[in-house]
Amino acid sequence: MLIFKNIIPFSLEQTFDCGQCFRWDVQEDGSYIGFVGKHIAKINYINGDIVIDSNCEDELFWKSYLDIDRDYLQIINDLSADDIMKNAISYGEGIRLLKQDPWETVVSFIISQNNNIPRIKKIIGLLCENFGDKVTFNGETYYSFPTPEQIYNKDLSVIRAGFRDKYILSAASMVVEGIIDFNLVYNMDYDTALEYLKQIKGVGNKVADCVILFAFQKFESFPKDVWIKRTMSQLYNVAEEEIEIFAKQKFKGNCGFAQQYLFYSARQDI
DNA sequence: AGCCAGGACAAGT
DNA sequence: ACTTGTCATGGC
Repeated sequence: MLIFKNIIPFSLEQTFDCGQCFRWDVQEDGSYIGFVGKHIAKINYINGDIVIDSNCEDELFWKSYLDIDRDYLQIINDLSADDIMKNAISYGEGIRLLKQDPWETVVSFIISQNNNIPRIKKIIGLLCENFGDKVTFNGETYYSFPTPEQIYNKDLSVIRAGFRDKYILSAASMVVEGIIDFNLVYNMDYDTALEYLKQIKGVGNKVADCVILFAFQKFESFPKDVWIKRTMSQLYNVAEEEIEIFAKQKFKGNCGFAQQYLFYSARQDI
């Protein structure tokens, strides 16, 4: 059992259900169970303390994944200079940007294209059940996210991903064959990382931006999906082509955080 | 029933 | 370099 004490602001729901990840499921007691690589955990948040029951007791691993050491009060304070953003943040001030696994993030956001969040979760669940490892945790059975090797040259029709199958398989083969090495991306600047990731079939600007933000923590990324395009138009009266420049100018190094607050608040009325 | 979904790609201007 | 049709599937 790991405990991170007095982590504020923080919200399990806002962090795990804000659309950055798809493998955490809420339990009846309000805790969340999910996978990170081969590590499964049940995470609770009680009186400001994050409590982790996991098959991985590596404190640094979870601290890194949950972005524990970052000063979110400072980020929120900086972004709140803008009243519109301040209001958006009020819906999801407990969001943390998870440091996710690059491979899982690439595949997850390939699946996300032209798709809705409930079905994205369903497809990823099928992917794990059919190709991942079976893991027993607290007497229950779960399935880890498959490695590139585990889906290499496989028939993916069971996961019902439609036209995305070929993209996922292409990504797997590029990783297995060493054409793509995610470890190199950590040290790339944003532009280089963007072009590098877009070598993968099915990865365009938006998916690459999500991977750059959610796996590689390059916070100048500002993924532009249909929700962001809508809300930027409504809240800031900014046209689609101007979002990039506008965001960089207004949110500076905190673009990624700003994007998540906007995305989360925009989706609250559905 | 029909529109839409955390888009990308390729063919056509 | 920009615009448009197409791609599977199913949630709502």
